[in-house]
Formats: sequence, structure tokens, C-alpha cells
Amino acid sequence: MKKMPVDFVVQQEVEDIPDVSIKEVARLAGVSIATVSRCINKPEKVTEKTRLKVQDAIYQTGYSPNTLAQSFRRGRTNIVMVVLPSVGDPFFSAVMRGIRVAARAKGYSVIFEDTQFNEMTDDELGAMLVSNQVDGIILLASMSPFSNEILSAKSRLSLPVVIGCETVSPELANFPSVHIDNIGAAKEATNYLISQEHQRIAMMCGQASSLLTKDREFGYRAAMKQAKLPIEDGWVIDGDLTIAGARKATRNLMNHVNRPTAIFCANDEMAIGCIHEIKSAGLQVPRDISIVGFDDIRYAEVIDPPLTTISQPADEIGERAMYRLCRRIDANKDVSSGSEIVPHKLVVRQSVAKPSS
Amino acid sequence: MKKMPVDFVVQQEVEDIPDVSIKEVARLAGVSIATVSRCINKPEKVTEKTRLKVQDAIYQTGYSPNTLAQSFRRGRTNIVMVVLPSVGDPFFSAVMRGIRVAARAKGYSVIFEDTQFNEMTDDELGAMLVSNQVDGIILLASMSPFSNEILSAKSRLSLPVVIGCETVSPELANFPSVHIDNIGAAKEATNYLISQEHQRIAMMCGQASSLLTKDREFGYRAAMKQAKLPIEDGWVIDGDLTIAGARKATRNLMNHVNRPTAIFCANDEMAIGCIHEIKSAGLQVPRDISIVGFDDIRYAEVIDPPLTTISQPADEIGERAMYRLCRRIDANKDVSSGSEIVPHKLVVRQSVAKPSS
DNA sequence: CGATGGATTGTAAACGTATACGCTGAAAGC
DNA sequence: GCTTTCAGCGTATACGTTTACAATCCATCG
Repeated sequence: MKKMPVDFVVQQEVEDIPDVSIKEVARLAGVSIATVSRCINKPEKVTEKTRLKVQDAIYQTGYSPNTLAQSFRRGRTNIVMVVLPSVGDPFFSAVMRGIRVAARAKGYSVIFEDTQFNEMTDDELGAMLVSNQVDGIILLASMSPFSNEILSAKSRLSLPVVIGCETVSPELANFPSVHIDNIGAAKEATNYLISQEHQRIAMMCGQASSLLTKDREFGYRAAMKQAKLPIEDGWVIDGDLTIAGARKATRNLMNHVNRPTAIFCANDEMAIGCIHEIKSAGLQVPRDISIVGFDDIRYAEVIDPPLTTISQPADEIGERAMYRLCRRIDANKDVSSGSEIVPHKLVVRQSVAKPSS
Repeated sequence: MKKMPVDFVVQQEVEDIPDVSIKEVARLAGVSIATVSRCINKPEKVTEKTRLKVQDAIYQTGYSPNTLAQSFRRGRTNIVMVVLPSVGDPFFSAVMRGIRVAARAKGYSVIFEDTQFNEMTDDELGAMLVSNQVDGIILLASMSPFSNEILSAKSRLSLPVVIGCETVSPELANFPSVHIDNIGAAKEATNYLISQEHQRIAMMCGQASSLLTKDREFGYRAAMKQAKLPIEDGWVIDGDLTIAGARKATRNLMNHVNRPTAIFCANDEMAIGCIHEIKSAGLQVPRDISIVGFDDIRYAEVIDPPLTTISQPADEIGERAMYRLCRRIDANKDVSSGSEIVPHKLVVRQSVAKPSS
């Protein structure tokens, strides 16, 4: 950046962005601060002439409004928070991407809080709800029954919340939410295995507390029952929703006295763990054991064998949840409660075959 | 929630969290608002007795400080922003995890902005730097040369920034940053291939603008030169850092008149794409083409074949970057600029073999 | 007992913005 | 030319907190 003769120097030096407030702009433009504020927020309320003066002054000073003061004054931060189990899970990061797209379009920033597959502690949730650091919350992570209580009690008067991906517990049934038909999808997956002549079908879930997979388990059980197939003790197993957890669970499943010929995994992450563990044990997928996943993360099709799974429109879920939240924030009224169901799809690849035995 | 006889009703009803401010608490405790504020922020400055009174009042009213007002007054939001190419990339989400851990420990929230592997626009960066919505920035994403200019000019007076993962361009050399020795690591990876008797080694990079992979390319070239191996036109190819991009690039590489026997990929995501594309073409990894990745994301070892790659301590990078940023924020001085190098490691799995031809 | 001083508390200003309200002036209607 | 009207603008206040400074209190000491 070259030094220039002083008469050529523009007022707007990049260097000095000190503490220029609306007051300085007003002074320079020879108007009141109210007018400056109006120029920025309601330009139609101000004469062309003054607007130009003010714009000029803004440019000269390099003024930009103090976001903190604005937030404070308006009682709005234009930040939303999303609570999710893990940023690392490709499914959730896809949902996040959708959220971001919508958020950006609507002028929101997004804070996130990952619970690392644990429940969010009630304190945290409570603190979140009451501190007005955010304008709304998208809940992608499971909550303890107690938080539900907090939520339904407090949020009546406080923060807008929309629930994504999760099944909601009965108390929250009338919360706005967007998700696929988890029960139906799980049934579909299970039925597909049944249609491939499997009879000994196990299911790998999340932690017992995980609402996320409760419905999927429910759908699985329903399909099995409908087909009059038994579910042996130990076939419904906790894989922790992670690769590592799944590997451990898979070992148990493979050692089961009545080894299943197929495993339905509540997410792809676990399905990948399953496959890897099975292969490590010297068996083959799908020849020896068939696998069905859930989510259709982008690794599902590059894994070996490519994974048959339930595809969820993750981006869309995120986007819709965000837009819905926006509507809630804008109209302070309780508009449109209840679930919004987005479509899922069974995508058949090569991790399922008819059982050999 | 049942109605109860009025004499049993506790003051602290969950229902009414209306607008109780510090004033209300002060009134109830019979002290001034200054004292209430002190009780919260500097309890040692206040008598045991009054502190108890105030605590009681706080409990009674269910008061919690208005974060917005605090932020406004203090000029601090306790929010940091991290700019990264993509939340979806497991490597970056691992870095994020590290950042979150440190942030949580230090009482910060984190906003993120993903550039979808594009450069952040200068406007966005500028806006970010000037709006005081965040206390500091961790840059994980590449910037255009012009943003560098903005950055070095503005940040002198404004926001603390630390750079993670990326190589920094010369102008920013004295910015605090934490990353591995990218050049060294890339050399190591390339040398490993050379030690396995490969001579025709290609490299898949990010977009030309991507600083992220510049150093890796540099290391690769250096190693090739040192071994006196030629780099044919078309061997250094843009794989976009994504699976899809890598697949396309791999097709080009396989059709190359002088087909490489090994490909060094600047990240694992691309390596996975490579492997998948090669297998789709009916060839085998590593028999026909060897692959080395970069990052050691958690899918690297479950892919088939398990991927030989450079392991980066992603969590640690995130944590350190965050702690460093905190130090910068707290001490407003320019403490400790310059790079902080964390160790990397070549982890050998099964995606490399000696070339058959 | 009065003075001194340190600890504790209260008073009041400030942070930067948005906006209700009132004032001014000009255009429009008579 | 007078009144009416209303757009355009300024004045002043409020938002909830923190904090410099002043005021008060109490204990200790001379």
C-alpha cells in the first residue's frame, strides 16, 4: 500500500477502522443519528438527497453497524443453534449443509453444539433456552425424557424450536419437526431382507436412550412380527452408532449361537463397521452375511461391497427445518406445528444376497 | 402442571420466565443493581451476607443475565468463528471436534462458515472481520490472494485470527498458525512410493487456488526431483478434493498415454474416489495402481483395500488452534506469532504394492 | 473518642442502536 | 391566503449490563 500525497488520500483508509459509530456518520453527514439509522434500515423513509449524503458519510468513515448493539437493541441475534450428535457423521454434516444453505439465504449464522452421541445435559439445554444468544434451535440430537419436560414447559414462552430427524416423544408430538417416516423405512428395509429369503435378521441400534433409532427398531420389530419371524435374544444389539461400536457388536453377533444371516443397521456408519468386521473375520458380505444400512451417506456407494441402504434427503431435511424455524422466529405465533414428513427411498446396491444356508 | 393452593406455590414457577432483569433481582434483594452484577462477576468483592441475599433473589426470580446486553457492554460475544472448506469432510469435522472441545473448556460457542471448497468471498471475509459478532476467527479454508491483503491490513486492528491446516502465503507468514509439515509429509509419502519401486507417480491435488494442497504438491515435486523421476504432463491433476472430482480425474489418469503406476492423493476423500474408480474400471488396487492418501480419516482403514496415508492429528490441530486463539483474544497483544508444527505420520496399510509392470 | 482507612455498597454514566413522539415545512385543498 | 395533511427529520429515551467514582460503613488505631 503506497503512501500518497495527502491531497489524494481518500478518507477511507483501510488502516483505521477504529470505533466509528453511527454518531460519527451523523456528524459528518450533518443529520441526526436517527436519520442515519433510518437510511440503513428503512431507506424508503428518507429523502433521496439525505440518503446520498448519509451513504457518502458511511463510505467516508467506513462505518458498519455494531452488530452487538443491534442485537441488543432488537433482541435478535440472527444466530440459530443446532444441537446434533456429531459433526463427524456424514449424515448429520449433510443435514448441516442444508441448514447452512437456508441459513445463509435468510441471513442467519449457525452455532452448533455436538453432544458426541450423548444426551445433551439438561443444564446445557436449560441454559441455552434462557440465554438469548440465539433466536432459535434445531434439535437433531436426542434428549433425555427430562429435557423434554424442560423443553415443553419453557419453550412455550421462550425460544422457537424445531426438531429434525428424530422421532419425538409423545410430550413433544406437537412440536414442529421434519423427518422421514422412520418406522416405515425400517419396515421397508427389513421386508427387503425378508423378500431375499432371510429369516434370521438382526438389528443394530444406537444406545438404548437414543430416540434416533427407536422408531427404526420399532419398524424392524413390526416387519419381523408381520412375517412371523422370531427375534432371538441378543439379535437387537447396541452398536453405538459408530464404526468402532459396530465392530464390537458385530463380533457378538457372529458368535451368537444362532447367527443371523442378515443385519439391519440403524445407520451407515455402523453398517460400514459391520462389513469391515465381517471381512476381518474372513467371511464375506453379502455371501455369508447380508447388510442393510440407513442414511445413504456418500461413502455408502464406495464401500466394498456397495451398501444397500435407506436414503434420506439429508440436505432437504436441514433446509426445511431451517426454513421452518425461520417462520417460527418471524411470526412469533405458533404456526404450523406437527411433523413434516420427507420422502425416503430404499436404494439397492450389493450388500444383500440370498442366504446360502 | 397442577394448580396448587397459593400458599404452596413456589416463587420459581417454570412458566414465568418473562423479562426479569437485574433490576428486579436488585429490588427483591434490597440492593443496587451494581451489587447484583458484582455478585455474579466478582463474588469476592461482596459480603457473604449480601451475596446470599442476592443469590436467593436470583433463585426466586429465575433470573439469568441477558447475554446480549452482556456482549454489548463487554464488547465480547464469547463466540468464535471457524471458516472451513466443508463440514462434510471427515478430516475437517475432526478438526472441528478438537476446536469444540477447547471452546467448550474455555466457554466459547463456535459459529462455522463452510465455503464448500470455494474460496471465501472477500466481501464475506471483510464483513466478518468488521462486524463484531465474533471474538476471533480460525481459518481452515483457503483464501484468495486478495483476502490475504484484506486480512493482513485489517486484522492488525481488528479480530484475532489463527490459521489452521493451511500453508500460509508469504504475506501471512507471521500469522499464528498450527499445522503439520505438509511439504515434509508429502515428500515422505512420495518417497515411500519410490521406495516401493514406483517410477510413474501421479499426484491429485485440490483446485489450483487451493493453498491447502500447494505445499503437498511442492513436497511431491521435490521428492520426484530428488529421485530424478520425471513428472509427465497431466500427471498433476485437480481432483477437487471430493470423491466425485477424484473419480473424474482418475479416469483421465487411467487414460493417460503414460499411465502412472501410483497416485498420491492430497486427501483421503480423493483417494477413496480413486480407488473406487479404479475398481469400477476392472482394475485392482494396489496390484494395478497403488494409492496413497492424506489425512487418515476414519474411513481410511475400512475402505478396501485399507488406505496407506499420512495421518494428521486433526483433533489436536483443532484444539491447539483454539487455545491459541483464546490466548490471542485474552492478551490483546500479539503473542506468539508464527507456525506451530504438529507431528504427522505415514501409516502403511495395503493400498500400495510394487508395480507389476 | 475521634480520626483514618479499607472494605462494601450505591449512583450514575456509558456502550450503540432503534424508535415513539413531536416538530417543521411544504404541498394540497379550500 | 388560510388550513390541513403528511412526509421527513430531530429529540430523547430505552434496552440490560458493567464499572468508575462517590458515598457509606465499620473496625482499628492513635
